Amino acid sequence: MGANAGSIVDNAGRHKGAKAVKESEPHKDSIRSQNERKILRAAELEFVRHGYKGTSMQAIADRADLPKANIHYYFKSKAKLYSCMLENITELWNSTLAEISEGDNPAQVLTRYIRTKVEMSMTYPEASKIYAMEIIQGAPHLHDHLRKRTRQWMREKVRIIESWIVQGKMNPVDPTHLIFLIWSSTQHYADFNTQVLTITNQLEYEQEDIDQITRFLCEVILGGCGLQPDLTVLGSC
Amino acid sequence: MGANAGSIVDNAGRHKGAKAVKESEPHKDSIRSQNERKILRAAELEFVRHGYKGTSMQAIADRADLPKANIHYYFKSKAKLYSCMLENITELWNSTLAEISEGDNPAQVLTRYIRTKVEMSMTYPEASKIYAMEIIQGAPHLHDHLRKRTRQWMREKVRIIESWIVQGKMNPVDPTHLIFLIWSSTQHYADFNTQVLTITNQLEYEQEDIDQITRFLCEVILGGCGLQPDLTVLGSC
DNA sequence: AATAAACCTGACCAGTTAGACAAGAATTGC
DNA sequence: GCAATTCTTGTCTAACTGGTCAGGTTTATT
Repeated sequence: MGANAGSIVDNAGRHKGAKAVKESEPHKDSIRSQNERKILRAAELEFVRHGYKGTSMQAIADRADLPKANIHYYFKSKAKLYSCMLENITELWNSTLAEISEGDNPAQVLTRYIRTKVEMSMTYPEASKIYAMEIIQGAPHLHDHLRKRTRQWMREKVRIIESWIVQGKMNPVDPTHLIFLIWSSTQHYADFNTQVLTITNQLEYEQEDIDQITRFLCEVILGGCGLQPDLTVLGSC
Repeated sequence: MGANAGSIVDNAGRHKGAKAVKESEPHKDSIRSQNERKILRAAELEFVRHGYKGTSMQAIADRADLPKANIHYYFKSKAKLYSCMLENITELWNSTLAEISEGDNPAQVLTRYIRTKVEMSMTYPEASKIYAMEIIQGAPHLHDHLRKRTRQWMREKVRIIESWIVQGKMNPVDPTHLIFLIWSSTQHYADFNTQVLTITNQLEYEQEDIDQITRFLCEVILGGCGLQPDLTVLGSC
């Protein structure tokens, strides 16, 4: 991923020699970006339900309410469309992590992190699901990302959590697996929403559920680290 | 699912009018059951990596080292083969839960349950992955199973955990979400094994990892419930 | 108004794949 | 040994789908 992630979407299907749109001002309501957003959203919904191969360009076109050839006009190929969609999602997904430092209060940071992840998982589950399917299938498109960015990110966070432990701010639990635990337990409510909703006999999540689950996870996970959830963060739910 | 789950596999491709095999003795080494097992295993590995539509019968045939027409002989269609495989996996997956009762010791039961799930997830991740993909895609084949069996199973377990809480054996945490937490955190090591291994820079899990992760999850989750992991169960790792 | 760029779209093509089928080979039961 | 049954397999087909393309319309620019 280069310095300008937006460029992946912009100019995707432009004719050779065409003047490039000013990249500094992505023109959020231009025909191009409007249609691209419509297509990407349609693609998410289709890919999530039927997988890569199981989704036809025609199905995406139908859902986006555009003729199929039009999809190919904006995104050269199915593979490109998929990559682009995945890139968007990965970016969104990685943006959930706040900057943290050794001086921070673990309870507050972890409470806020869990809350954010639960909120995102429950309000916009498609992102988590597509990411999950990609990893389950062996991460063919994300191997590099995992090896470089994600591993690096993990190293930083682990270092800081270790410093919290050394400072006696929390129990000595394995930081890597603590993060895995937060990821898995929060994303579960996105990836397995069908199962959760069916078992609890609900049609969809409500704000109340988000609050309750956040509180539950904070209690148990922080409790397991010898911490008390930060009530000021939880209270704002 | 009827009284005899094995019947789904047996007699799958038998010609009409053919005498059925004695169901009481499935003839584990007959040509039929031998080939069926080979095909089902090949199907798992292919379906996990490429999804339902992305997997061709030819690919399954190649992996099973049989001609394609042979796959159709044993399993009438791709859809039947997939259903059959899913059925097997669901059964295996549901068998992990021990019978529990109100008189049991929560620490011991939960420790053992976590250990079993971690072990299965790490030694045979395909089952968890296929189940996960099915749920992520909206559980088209498992909706009934979830609505009836899984929900019922959950009700029973919740009742027992609630009784433990009333007896003061553990902290008052929401039993439903406690079970979701155990499912998500343990299955994570199967479904996301690519991510976990890449981040931790390993090629595959070792026995040591299984032990360490089991210990970690028991500590945090049981700790969050106000319990101490059962060392006699953990010790046997 | 005129020119160019961007956008739209129906029709078409080539590759892939699930499944059918028929004819033959091996096995079993008597 | 001889049926009956089970198993094997090469070949064919109908359906689907990703992608191309030529010719059209609309929009922006000067």
